[in-house]
Amino acid sequence: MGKKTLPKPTDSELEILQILWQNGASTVKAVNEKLNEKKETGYTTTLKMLQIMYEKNLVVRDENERSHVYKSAIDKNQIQRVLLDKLLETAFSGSAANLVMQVLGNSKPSKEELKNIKELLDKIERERK
Amino acid sequence: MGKKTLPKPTDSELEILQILWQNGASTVKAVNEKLNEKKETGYTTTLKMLQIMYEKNLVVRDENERSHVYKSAIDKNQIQRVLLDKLLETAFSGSAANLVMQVLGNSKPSKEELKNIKELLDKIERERK
DNA sequence: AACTTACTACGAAACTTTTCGTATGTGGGG
DNA sequence: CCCCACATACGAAAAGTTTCGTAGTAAGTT
Repeated sequence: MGKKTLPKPTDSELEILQILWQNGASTVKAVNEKLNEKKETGYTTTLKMLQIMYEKNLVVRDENERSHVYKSAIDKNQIQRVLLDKLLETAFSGSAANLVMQVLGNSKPSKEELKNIKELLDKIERERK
Repeated sequence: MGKKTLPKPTDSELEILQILWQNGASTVKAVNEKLNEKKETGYTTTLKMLQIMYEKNLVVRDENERSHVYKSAIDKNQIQRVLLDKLLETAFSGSAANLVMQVLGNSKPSKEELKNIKELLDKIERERK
């Protein structure tokens, strides 16, 4: 209650959130540099994106220094969940099992990862009873 | 070769593809009605979407009857894969295991589904050797 | 103090996606 | 034959997203 539903971030926003999650609080400059490792992006473009995200409360910022420092305002897991639920709904008709099988089929999970997944499955089964 | 990379469908397009996958070939009217079960949508809006999708080769249509009949031109699995890969990349830093665990954690897979997933895991392990 | 550099803020252009009004065509039923 | 119900086509408005030019401001440098 009173909890605002978090908006699905756009693709660009997500790229930036990704950087913030990975690198922690960052200046515009730092974000822009990271962004440029993947694709050329003007400095003011990055700045603008961060400002927009700030207005949407996707990020918070510290204005104490001359160069503002931004960091993600939302949990990586929360967003993952929002996006995953949406994909599940829109592309998999809600069937989590289908989705899981597609991922496992396409990707090459490591031995370690397989083990973790199995453990989780066991845990779910145990809790089910 | 000569194979066009499939474009990522937009959200609206995906909603419509969903309907076509579920119901098979459909008239605009039928699609529109389904769409309206979820959210109010004008008839011409749906028509336009289908026309756009037709131009993008996301759907094919049979014009023999007065009411054209549309059906998806692409495989559900293909699209699922495109979207999943993208999500994996943009929101999960490529970690399939993380993604899987999120899904399994959030959703309530049935006993049957769990079994299927386990079998798939076993199969992957066996093939790994 | 004037000059340079490194920022932020703002606004608008360029694109993309979504929605819908209007025009137009066609095949019966009266 | 004429109208009406029901389609499609088209174009453009509306809404959302992304990019960037320009202006302004504050902090050091000479």
